[in-house]
Amino acid sequence: MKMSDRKRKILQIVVDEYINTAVPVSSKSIAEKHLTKISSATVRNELASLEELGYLTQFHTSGGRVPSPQAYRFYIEELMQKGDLSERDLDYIHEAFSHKSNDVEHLIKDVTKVISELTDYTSVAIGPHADGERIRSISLLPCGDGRALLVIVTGERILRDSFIDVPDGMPDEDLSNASHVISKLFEGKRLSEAKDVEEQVLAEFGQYRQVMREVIDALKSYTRPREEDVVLSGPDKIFNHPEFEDVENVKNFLTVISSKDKIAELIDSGDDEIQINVKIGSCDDKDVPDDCSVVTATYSAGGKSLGTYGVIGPIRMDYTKVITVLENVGKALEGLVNNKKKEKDKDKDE
Amino acid sequence: MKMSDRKRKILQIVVDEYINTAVPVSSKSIAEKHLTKISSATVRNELASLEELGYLTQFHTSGGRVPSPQAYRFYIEELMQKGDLSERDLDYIHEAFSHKSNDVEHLIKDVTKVISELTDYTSVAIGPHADGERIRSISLLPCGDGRALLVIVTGERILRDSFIDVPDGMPDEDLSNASHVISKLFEGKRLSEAKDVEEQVLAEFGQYRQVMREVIDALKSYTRPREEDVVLSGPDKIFNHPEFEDVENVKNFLTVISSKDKIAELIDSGDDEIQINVKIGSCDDKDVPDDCSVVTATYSAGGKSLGTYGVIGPIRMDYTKVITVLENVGKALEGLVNNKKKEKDKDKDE
DNA sequence: CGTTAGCACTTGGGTTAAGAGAGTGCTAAC
DNA sequence: GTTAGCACTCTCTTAACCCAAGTGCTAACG
Repeated sequence: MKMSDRKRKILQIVVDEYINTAVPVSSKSIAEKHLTKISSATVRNELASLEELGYLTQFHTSGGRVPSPQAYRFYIEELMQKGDLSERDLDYIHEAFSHKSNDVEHLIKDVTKVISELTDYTSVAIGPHADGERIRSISLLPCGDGRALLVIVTGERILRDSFIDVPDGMPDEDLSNASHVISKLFEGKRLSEAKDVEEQVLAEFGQYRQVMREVIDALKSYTRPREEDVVLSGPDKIFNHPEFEDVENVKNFLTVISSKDKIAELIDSGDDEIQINVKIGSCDDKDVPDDCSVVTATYSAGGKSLGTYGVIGPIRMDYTKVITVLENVGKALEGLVNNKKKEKDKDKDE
Repeated sequence: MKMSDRKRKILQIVVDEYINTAVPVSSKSIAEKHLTKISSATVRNELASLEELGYLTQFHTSGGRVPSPQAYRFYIEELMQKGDLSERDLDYIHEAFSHKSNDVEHLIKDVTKVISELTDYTSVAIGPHADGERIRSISLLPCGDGRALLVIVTGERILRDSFIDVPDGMPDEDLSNASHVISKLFEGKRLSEAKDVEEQVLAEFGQYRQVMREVIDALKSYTRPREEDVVLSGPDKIFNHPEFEDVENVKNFLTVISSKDKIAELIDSGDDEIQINVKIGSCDDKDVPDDCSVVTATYSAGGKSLGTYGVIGPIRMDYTKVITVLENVGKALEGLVNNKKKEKDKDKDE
């Protein structure tokens, strides 16, 4: 069934109004504040019809109407009027990203902080899988006590494993040799390709096979997302929203938020095609806390994934603001990466 | 004024009972359940007297009595009857510490997890300052793009800085040389001694003075506590305690807990002499959230500090259990460190 | 003089009733 | 199709009330 323009308009008003005030919207307020041409009775008829269509619900017979998850979805897809960010907000984003950030870990933290501050919701993020990054540098550093440290640097970050045990008798020179051989073998390769040379490596190191086994296991472990890559910012922002005056809601929220594993599940989009992903309430995804929504954006620049960032907050979320912020942050991030690339290219030209 | 034995006994009963039930304690329940020899009227007289002494307060005239912070303090110092941990709890501790943990960072996380699970309160910790640790290995790894990575390994952990910029023209061999010189200069020294050789280093590296400046700055930065060393475990445990059915309390709690800086202030004991430190309510320390207590223990073994660990929870905390757990964890930790040391010594003998 | 029984007093919590306010659904008229 | 009018429903607030719990005080007891 095609919805009439007036129905669309009224639905938009209800959603806008409820997002702003957190108070159920009445036919009277709509007729008085927004649609002065028609009477509240007419609005009432439309509201009843919208309710029948599944877009609105009432808590009580006489309590005004509230948008359903379906309404929010429709609102996001068709009704929402995207505005631009204020000058202040834009400045804030650019200032936050202007520093010379060295590695992704710091960048992710900064990005979530920005998102959380600008939207006033709790922000969550999961960094890009290191999987496809190329190894710039890989070394085994002797540390005494029969231990060596494996350090791997890719273009974007520093990966570091726990210590690796080396055999008691292995002299530092052998370790150093091993380190050089590893360098030769792996540098320039992607992390995901580590397993391809596994056989070759194990063959070359007959004597210190055990050490190599550990190195390869470490390399493999980086293809899984790591706990360190899950970031949370501004968990206390929820108290700025009235739905969290109910302890039960706070509890659900905090229980999910306090486990990095659960956060990771939450924002693991599962569908790589869409750039912005909205999960409304636990009906969209059982991992989402009751009465909460999760909006995420997956960024990439120059063909490389930059991770997934988003906010978690009440279903009655200011989707317009959130999506606008996420889009602008994405642009700024893209700009940042492209600039870096340009610098790099310039360096090469010289 | 010396308190009579009976007053002490009654105070102990009140505190025990209130900690267990979270319900204000009445004279009748004391006379019936614990002191069947005397009447509730007598107990009432004693309670009134204890109230006058500042140990008890009443919310309402007819609501039973509740211990004051002063009462908890007295309880901890004189009344509390330390018990042993159950076999199960002891097993849990030893099992958690039995794995071969490589560096302090993992250890700290494990310890807070154990404390939080056994006490049922949120656990916080701050790792030892790296300050006094000796440098085992220090290297500059070239990573391309005019960057090098400074990696420092001490006996207990891996310290890693952001990338360090190297001049455009500096060839990898020079960097490698620089790395060797740095090794010679710093290995075996304490981090805190880095500044002592500052002049010497800068003199030796006339050409690459800038790089050295960055290295030394990095070394100096490790003498400050780092955000990574502040650990939180089980923040959602608070919901297991009835005082946090009030959103306001949850809010105060979460606001403090969500900032690593604030946590660090909270458990920074300030007084190194005492091993176990109890801060009851915001009257003891303005950083403590309202109606909360913080109990911390500073561990050390073999002359080395192992950091400060503790719990944060309602004032009505099970201090006996908490302190028992903290003591036992301390012992287990000490055992762990000593075993490692023995192993090391054994290795040397061979 | 400490202890105790008895009793009046205070207070919070729970229940009930009434009334106001807000909003709707429906009907009949335009 | 729109609208005015009105009865109906439901929540929220207030007030009155009683009950249960616990205390403080007094007077009597050993």
